[in-house]
Formats: sequence, structure tokens, C-alpha cells
Amino acid sequence: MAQPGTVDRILDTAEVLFAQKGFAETSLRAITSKAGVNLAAVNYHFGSKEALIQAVFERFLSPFSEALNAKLAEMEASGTPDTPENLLALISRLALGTHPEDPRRAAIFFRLSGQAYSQPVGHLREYLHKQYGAVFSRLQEHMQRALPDMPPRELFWRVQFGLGAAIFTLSGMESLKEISRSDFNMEATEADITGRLLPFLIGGITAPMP
Amino acid sequence: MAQPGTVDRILDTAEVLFAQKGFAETSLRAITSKAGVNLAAVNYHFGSKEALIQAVFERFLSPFSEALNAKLAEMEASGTPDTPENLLALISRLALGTHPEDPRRAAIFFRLSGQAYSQPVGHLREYLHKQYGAVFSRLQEHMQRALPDMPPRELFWRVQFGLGAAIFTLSGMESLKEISRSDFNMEATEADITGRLLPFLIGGITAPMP
DNA sequence: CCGCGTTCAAAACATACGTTTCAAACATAC
DNA sequence: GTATGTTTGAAACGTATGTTTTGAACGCGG
Repeated sequence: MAQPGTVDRILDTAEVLFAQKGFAETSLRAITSKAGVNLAAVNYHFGSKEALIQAVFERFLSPFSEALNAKLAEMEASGTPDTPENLLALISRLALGTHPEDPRRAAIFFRLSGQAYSQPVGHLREYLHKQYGAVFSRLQEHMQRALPDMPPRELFWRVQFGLGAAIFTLSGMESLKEISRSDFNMEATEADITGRLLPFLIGGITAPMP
Repeated sequence: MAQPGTVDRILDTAEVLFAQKGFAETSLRAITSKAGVNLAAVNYHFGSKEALIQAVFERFLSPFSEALNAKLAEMEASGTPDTPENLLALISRLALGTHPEDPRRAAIFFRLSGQAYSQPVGHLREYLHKQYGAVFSRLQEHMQRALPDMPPRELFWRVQFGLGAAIFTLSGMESLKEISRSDFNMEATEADITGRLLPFLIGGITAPMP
């Protein structure tokens, strides 16, 4: 492994370009030339482009997943009550703050998630489900405890809807900011949008059953 | 123009493949060979691959956009009150029923929308905004009339959140159906999911202000 | 200082892509 | 029936991609 070197420079550059332009549209040459490393370095260190993509996601999601697990355990230990407000605020804080050294990485995080989710059949989606399905299930259980009267199947779909609203909106934040700027003369920040998002999610998830 | 021929066979095949695997991942050779037409036919009839993509969207969105416009005009004329319920039910019915000849096309419609939205910078997103921004604005005005006490900027974001929830969920419906099948032994249908989606959207959009 | 495993650099490779070319087939009007 | 404009077919073009190869450079323990 290289010290503060090639591997990390590739990952740093790749995550930015993947988030900006997508996986298929980002060539290894674009990554390596911008990262200032040799083209062959990707295949040498990672094996293939697809392995690079997975490595980018692992570096992103592992800290998030671990932090979420830790915070949930903390909640359980301290007896903090399970409420939609608590759970969603927790996730929101985590998503925005998992990488405090660079706030821009939150935006990259969202865009990568959107790319992964809207990706076709690809190995990526099942890799994510296999790798991080456990923490998602745990979250779902907490949400179920917060809303004991809601049928699990209904809750499952509502969480999916909420996930969609969040990822989709935050992933397209750049464009939406521009629209909101031209239509409302309003500058919108990440924190501003997530602040508006939370009441929406709570309202949707706790909406009365049909 | 070809009669019941080449052009439509290309569009029919392209929309399926684009929805399944994305734009960049679908080659013209894959389209033309599956459609049973010559490779050069795409460039001959459409000019380029990008023009093909736009043509696919135009064939999808124009009927939808026109139908929505017509229904909104109908509402205005008949004095039907603007309520979130009415408006969202209207859109839902339209999205599921714009192409009644083939219900599978609703799924394709959602997947294409998801692809377009999560697409990078590409010309597609601004093309869609330029082409269909008007009908979206009109819808937004109706929603504003339904919720006169909500600040327009707040409403803008809430509509975006709802759009995200809808497109994102419906676009990933195939995978989500499978998860719901394995986790809940539950068969989910399009109508089932949209039936659950509407209360969520209404709850989110009408949630109390923070 | 030497030997060896690791990393890097430059070039080449094979392939897939979008696009273009050009002649043949076709349809239509005169 | 011939001429004209349109559509199709097969092949080629140029380019960009992911990957592989081959040595050189480097770091380090003996």
C-alpha cells in the first residue's frame, strides 16, 4: 500500500468525478490524469474499474454505517425514546457530518448515493444491499418501535418514499439550487434544505393510513 | 418518414433498453440489432444518439404534458377545488394511464424519468426543464392555491421532495418489489405502491411548518 | 553492495463505440 | 419505363475506452 500516495489520490479524484458525471461517463484516463498518477495505477491497485467504484463506495459508506450503528446503540443504551423526529434528525446529522473535514463531501455523498440507486441492474445495487442491508434493517426496527401502530409493510414503503425524497433531492441539489435562485431569488444551502426536508419526511411517514 | 417502420421500431426498442440499462450503457448497435434495423438508421433518421434520446423523451412526455394541461384546464373550468388530494390523484392517474395500450409503459416512464433526473450535467435535464417547465409551473400554481398559507419557497421544496419520493421509488420499483417479496412475503403492484404513496405525499406536503 | 519485492511509467493492445460513406434497393411521379 | 428523391445495407473510419505488458526506479533487509 502506498503511504499518503497513489491509492488515496485515485480515490479522492474518482469520487469527485463519479459524483459529477457518473460512472460510465468517467474514464480511467480522466481520473488518473487529474490525479496525477499513471493510467495503469488503477488496474494495478484496484484490479478493475468496477473494483475502483466499489472501493469508492466502501470508503464512503463504512464510516457512515459504523457511525449510525454506534449512534443507534447509544440511543438504546441511554434509553432515548424512538421517535421519528429523533431517528431522522440522527440520520440527518450523520449524513451531513460523517466527514467533518470537508463539508463538500456531504454533497458528494448524496450524489454518489443517487448515482448508485438509479444505476441499472449493475452489481453495485446488490453490493450495497448486501453490504449495508443490516444497518438499514436496524433503522427500520427502530422506526417500527417509534410507530408501533403502523403495519410493517406500510412502514417499509414509507421509509422507501422518504429515502427517495432525500437522496433524490439532495443528489440534484446543484440544479435545484439554481432553479430556486432564478425563480425565487433565494440562496439555498444544504442545511437550509435538510431543515425543510425533515418536517416533510415526518409528515409523510406519520401520515394517517388510507 | 417510414410508415409502420424503422423509426418507430427504433424508438420502441430504445426506450426499453434505455430504461433497463441507462443511456451511456446502451449502444446503438444493441438498439439496432434488437430492433432489426441497420446500424446507420439511427444516425440517418435522428442525426445522433443524443437526438435519439431526446426523441424517446418527447414521445413519452408530450402526451403526458398535454393530458396534464388539459386536465388542469378542465379543473379550472368546472370549478373543482384545488386540493392536494385532487391534484396528486390527478397526476397519479395520468402517470399510470397516459399510455393505456400497454401498462408496462408506465414502469418504463418512471425508469426513464429517474434516469433523466439522476443524469449528470447533460443536455437532457435542461432540455426537460425548458420543454416541460411550463406545465410544472402551472401545477405548482394550483398547489399554491390549494395551500394558500404556505410560503411559495417552502412549497417549492416540498413539491421537489414529493417528486423525488415518487420518481425515485417508482423508478426502482423492480428491485423494491423483490425486497418486499423476500422480507414480507408480499406481492406489491404498481397500483398498490402508488396507493400507499399518495397519503405519504399529502402528509409530507401539508406537514406543519417548522 | 546486492537481491528482491513493490511501485511506477510508457507504450501497446484489443475492443467497442458513434459516425460516415457509398452503392444498392425502393417508392413515387412523370 | 425512366428518372428522382428517399431509405436501407454492408463496410469502413476514427477515436476512446479498459486492460495488459514490459522495464525502469525505488525501498529495504541481508
